[in-house]
Amino acid sequence: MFRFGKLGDGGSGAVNDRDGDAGRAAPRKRADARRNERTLLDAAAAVFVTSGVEAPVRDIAARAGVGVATIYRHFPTRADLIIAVYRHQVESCAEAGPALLASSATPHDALGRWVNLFVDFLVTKHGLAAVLRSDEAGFEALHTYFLDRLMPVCARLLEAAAAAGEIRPDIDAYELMRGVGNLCIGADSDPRYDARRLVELLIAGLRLPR
Amino acid sequence: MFRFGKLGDGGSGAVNDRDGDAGRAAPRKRADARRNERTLLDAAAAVFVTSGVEAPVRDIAARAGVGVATIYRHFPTRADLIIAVYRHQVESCAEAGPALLASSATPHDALGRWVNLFVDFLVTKHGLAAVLRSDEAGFEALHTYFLDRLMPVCARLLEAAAAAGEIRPDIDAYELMRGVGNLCIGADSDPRYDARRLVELLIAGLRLPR
Amino acid sequence: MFRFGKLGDGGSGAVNDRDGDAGRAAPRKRADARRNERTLLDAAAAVFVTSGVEAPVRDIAARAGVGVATIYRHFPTRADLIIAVYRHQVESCAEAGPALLASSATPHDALGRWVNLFVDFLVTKHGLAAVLRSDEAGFEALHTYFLDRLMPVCARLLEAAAAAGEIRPDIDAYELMRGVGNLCIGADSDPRYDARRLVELLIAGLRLPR
Amino acid sequence: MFRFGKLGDGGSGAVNDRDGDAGRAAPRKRADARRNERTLLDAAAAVFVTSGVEAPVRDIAARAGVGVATIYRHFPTRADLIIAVYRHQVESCAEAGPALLASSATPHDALGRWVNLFVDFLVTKHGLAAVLRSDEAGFEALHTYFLDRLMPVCARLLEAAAAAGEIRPDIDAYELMRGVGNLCIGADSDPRYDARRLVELLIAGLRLPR
DNA sequence: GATGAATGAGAATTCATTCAT
DNA sequence: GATGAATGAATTCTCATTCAT
Repeated sequence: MFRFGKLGDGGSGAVNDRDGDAGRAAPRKRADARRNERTLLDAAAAVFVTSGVEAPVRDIAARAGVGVATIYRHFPTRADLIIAVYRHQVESCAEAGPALLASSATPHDALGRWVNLFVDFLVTKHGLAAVLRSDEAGFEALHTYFLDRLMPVCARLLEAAAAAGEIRPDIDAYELMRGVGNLCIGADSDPRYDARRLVELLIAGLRLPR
Repeated sequence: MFRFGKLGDGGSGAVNDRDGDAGRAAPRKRADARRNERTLLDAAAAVFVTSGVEAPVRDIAARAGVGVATIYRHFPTRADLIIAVYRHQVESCAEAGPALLASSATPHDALGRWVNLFVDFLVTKHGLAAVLRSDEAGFEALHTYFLDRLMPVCARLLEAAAAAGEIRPDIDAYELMRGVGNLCIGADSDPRYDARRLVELLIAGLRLPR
Repeated sequence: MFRFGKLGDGGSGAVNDRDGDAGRAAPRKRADARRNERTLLDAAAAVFVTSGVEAPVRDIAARAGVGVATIYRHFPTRADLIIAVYRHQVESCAEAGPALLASSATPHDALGRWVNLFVDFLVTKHGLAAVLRSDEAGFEALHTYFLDRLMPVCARLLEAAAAAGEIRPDIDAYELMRGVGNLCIGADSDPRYDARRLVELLIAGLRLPR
Repeated sequence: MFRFGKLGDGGSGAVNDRDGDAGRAAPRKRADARRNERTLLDAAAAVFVTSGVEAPVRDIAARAGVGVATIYRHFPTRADLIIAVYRHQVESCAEAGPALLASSATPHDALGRWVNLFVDFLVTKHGLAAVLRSDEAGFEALHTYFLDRLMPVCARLLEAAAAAGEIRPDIDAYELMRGVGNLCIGADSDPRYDARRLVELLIAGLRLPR
């Protein structure tokens, strides 16, 4: 089955080489700032795994061996940090959509596979799903990013399946993704709960009664 | 469709008529305390609606017009308060199970209706679903209460449907309820998200391929 | 060795039959009030043993099976309660002074025995010694009572010993009692610490170099 | 008579010159933090004098003109703060032991002088003696520090005196220090009570009857 | 640019004491 | 007289965020 492709960073490790803005030669100082940002992202990823995405800023700074203010400089908002940490995986996920559509037997099948990818991603991110649906101010950026990037992909798959007459047409991508996200909340801390199985049910439920 | 019957307190209002059982047993003095407890429950319900079930104790006290310690006297633990606030509705929900099983066309149908009841309840309780799945110490009592009361009902319906060959037999009541609960998280604050529809999908997904 | 005589209540049990103010026939209601006061004193004594004399008022009320206000009615101040609880033993101690002086070989010997009595009393009263030296407002009554009752007795013994040329004349009763009281603080909770032995040293130290 | 040597800070004033060891080791930035820590220690010392070592954290912060969290940063535990405040004096006291042994006429004499030092220290520290004997959790560090540092010194003096046949051999350093400590409780707030005199008695009482 | 010290608002919880019934 | 419910002050501790160095 599809995995988060080229990266293989199963949810913890190094992330992000920051948009390849190869562009104009960055001023010298950028070198260590860049290194710093990288360190920060790795540290954040690690802390997120153990303490969740709402972990105290201080913990992340400590892990990275930098001062807290450094985090604020690079990522004014917690959402910015979260986005940066997961950007690669989100991108991979987004890119996987069309590929799956092309390679799967049916659109509904592709949809199921793609959603599995999304679930695999979320389930391993302690607290991400929860914050993804939080309405606390300051997370709009996060919502926006995830939605902007993934919703179109999901919508595409839904349309295809609907067009093929495989699924009910009355559900939209936003709602589906929100539902899937919700089903992933707390999935990592409860051995009696298997988010994947429930999501499978949800996708199965989309099927039109043949 | 079934509603929370006689009560009709759609998630905010007065709760708890606490021993309407006129009985002599209760000491007289309770008169004002009784009134106060009631006030407290109403205030809590109201605050829960706007600020979620994790609202500061102080806010609830203020809303009720009492001192904080009064809350602690009546409800030593936040879980106690939450349980008290929602007890009636939980009971109603639990009692509705067997009735639905008897009155519905098929067990799967009964299951769907019952789950709808549960969703109707949760969706209006800002933050309840979230706290229900929280693993923070201090909420065990809450989990226990909900689970003890509702899981058996759900299990009963699942068994019936499975026995009738209507649904897949590989899902248990705990997981289903958790899933449904999760789908309700944040449902009240997002107009684009309809938990009922998604839960419907989930239940539909249980169906065995004819 | 001398004990707290007739009483034999080694620090816990029932205390106080409240000044036998046999006087004029007390109004009827007094009967249960009297009983109540007695219950209260027993309860207080018991709680003092386990939780110290600074135990929460509520605990004492609970133990006595009465409301907190009842305590306040009978004993407006914590000091009043403490005094009432220990009155008998303090009286016994006070009365033992002259008797010891008469029955002992020398005044210094009598002093030692009497101080032992005082120590036996204090050591078993969790926290009494501490509160006895506390300067918190509200304990003056307590200090006053203890001092008024016991200091003269101690002074008498000191004088006799000084007059007999057995001890240094430059220490007064107040200071000695305070010292002894202090040595008793916390004695019951520390197995490595024996207040009696230290007090013995102190008394020994009074001796004039022969 | 011996005093707390070079310091002469009779119980209130400036404490702690914290690494006067110019060394390169300490990072530059500490400049203001250092000043702050010093301010904090001075403030704490002052507040301790008036309100005792159990004074509310907030009061200390206010006195120092800093936020409460600043205290927590520097001294996570109240015990840490107390230790820091008194460290110098404790050290001086500890160091004085051997010196006194060498310079005094007899070991018993040295013991008396050393104990006087200890008393001088304690008597001026409102509440220190009380907390020193408290069994509340959170003060172990404090007990440990004081005991670790001072008990061996006291033990040494006791042994020497015992070896010289000057004193009774049946008292150990822990008990003696505890007793002396107790005698100092509340000594500063009671003009009729002179802890020094009583301690003197205690030490005199150790003497073997010639 | 980086640092990490300082800030101060917030939330929980406990008890002595008063007061309506 | 008795009750025990209500009060509300007091205290601790934690973090996100800012700012002087």
